[in-house]
Amino acid sequence: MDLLFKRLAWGDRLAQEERNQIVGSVSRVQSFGPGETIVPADTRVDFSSVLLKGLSARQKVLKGGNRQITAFHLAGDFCDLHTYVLKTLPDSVVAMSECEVAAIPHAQLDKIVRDSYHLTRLLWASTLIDASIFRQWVVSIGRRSADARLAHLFCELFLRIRMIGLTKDLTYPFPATQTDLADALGMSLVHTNKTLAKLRRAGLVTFVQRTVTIHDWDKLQNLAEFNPEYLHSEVKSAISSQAV
Amino acid sequence: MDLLFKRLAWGDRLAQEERNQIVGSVSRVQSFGPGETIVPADTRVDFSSVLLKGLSARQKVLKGGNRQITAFHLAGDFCDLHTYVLKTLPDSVVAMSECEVAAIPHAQLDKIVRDSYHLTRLLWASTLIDASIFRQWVVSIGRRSADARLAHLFCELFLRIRMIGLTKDLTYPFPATQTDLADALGMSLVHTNKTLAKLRRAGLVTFVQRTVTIHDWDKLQNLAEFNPEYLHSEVKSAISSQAV
DNA sequence: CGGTGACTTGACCTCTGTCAAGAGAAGTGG
DNA sequence: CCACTTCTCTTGACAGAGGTCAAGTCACCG
Repeated sequence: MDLLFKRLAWGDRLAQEERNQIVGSVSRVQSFGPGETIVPADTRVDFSSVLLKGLSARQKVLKGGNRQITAFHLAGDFCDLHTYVLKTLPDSVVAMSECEVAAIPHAQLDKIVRDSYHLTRLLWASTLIDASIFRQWVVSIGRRSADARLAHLFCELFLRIRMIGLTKDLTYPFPATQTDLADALGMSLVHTNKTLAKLRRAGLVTFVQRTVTIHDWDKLQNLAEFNPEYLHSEVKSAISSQAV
Repeated sequence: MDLLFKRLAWGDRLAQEERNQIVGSVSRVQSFGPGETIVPADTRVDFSSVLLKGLSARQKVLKGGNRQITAFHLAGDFCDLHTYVLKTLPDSVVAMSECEVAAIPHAQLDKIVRDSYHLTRLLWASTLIDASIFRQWVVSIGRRSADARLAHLFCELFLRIRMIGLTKDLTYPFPATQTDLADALGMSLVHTNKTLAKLRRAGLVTFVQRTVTIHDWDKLQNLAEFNPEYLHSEVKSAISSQAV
């Protein structure tokens, strides 16, 4: 739950009272294995899910069987806060790794929103940051080359995972397969694999055994034209100092 | 302003009082010509803009000069409501056509949010619907073929423009160039042009003189695998009846 | 009437997708 | 403990969708 607070607080501090209010709202905690659906598409739900542990993704499958992942959720992220407002979500949330998920009933969220201007703003902000990431993905998929696309995602994940304190130097866990990666980047598995090999040979980054290691942050960032602004994390300072 | 209400209300009715509160918040109305920047990127602003008339787009330009449009804003849409919460936006908003834009100071929005639970929810919802559209674009750009991508966008625009009452049968104004279209779809101008010709020859849709005419809604929707769910418009009923 | 911006079209090329096959690693059941 | 399946990753060969270049046509406008 601390991770949720870390993400939500977003620079700010959360009062103990506010934390309690959120913790008290959780109706249950559930586990999901890799591949299991956490929130099905097009189904009315009356609670929203917070990922406490693991990696999940939002995805959409087309008729031809093509899959597109539209977002990755890290520990501390709301998977589907928007269902609180919109009631259904048109894509489904699936677990990539072993996941632990807390459910917060919409009725509870409603109470929070009615009571606390501050928390409302923070919740709203978290959905807006998500949206900002979506737009960045549109840019990546629409206009970046395969290498830059991969590089960009690795940069983004590094910062997001660092925010929740799960990086170790320039290494971080990313429990997804190359197939997942391909489906997130709008590329084929084969080409993803070859591009990965290229980045590895170039000494920029490696992704093996569900772990990403960045070997040259500056080059990677440069290739990706990565500008962390869109993540709206106040913690974005001093990346390269840590990177060196 | 009525268009804003139509979009915001979203099924619901807005009380006269609520309308007044919004109208009273507008600090000024400004005009922009095609190509002019309405909201610059990475700049702190203290007001949000509502498009009253015209078409605008949110875009990002990469170093190589490649441009990616991440969203189209129609009359009645907030262009940058998220700056109210996040303060800056990492991409810029530019006018595609002659545009009229109302500015609402963040201080006023703040007042609205503090006072009205109902309006807060509606404002929040509007940003979430935007996000839903972004995700759909990710899917389109990532996994749909060129024809399906174009078809999908034309379907989306048809519904969105119909919501604000600017369609006439299956025809609607879309004051953008093929270059804009290409940059929104993550395709090259040339290929967009050829794909457009293909759809025209197939009798699905034409886009000439800034006007889109759908000739065969069912085929178009089918090609696009278009499911209007993601627009979260309660007005989505009975499309094909009008389409026939 | 020259100039500019939008749209077309053809030729050519390359990035990326598809198909296929194989190598490890890991788990399963006899 | 060892076949056997399954999943993931890897590589090569080939094909095709879509990008790039180039040139030409309109329409509009000062």
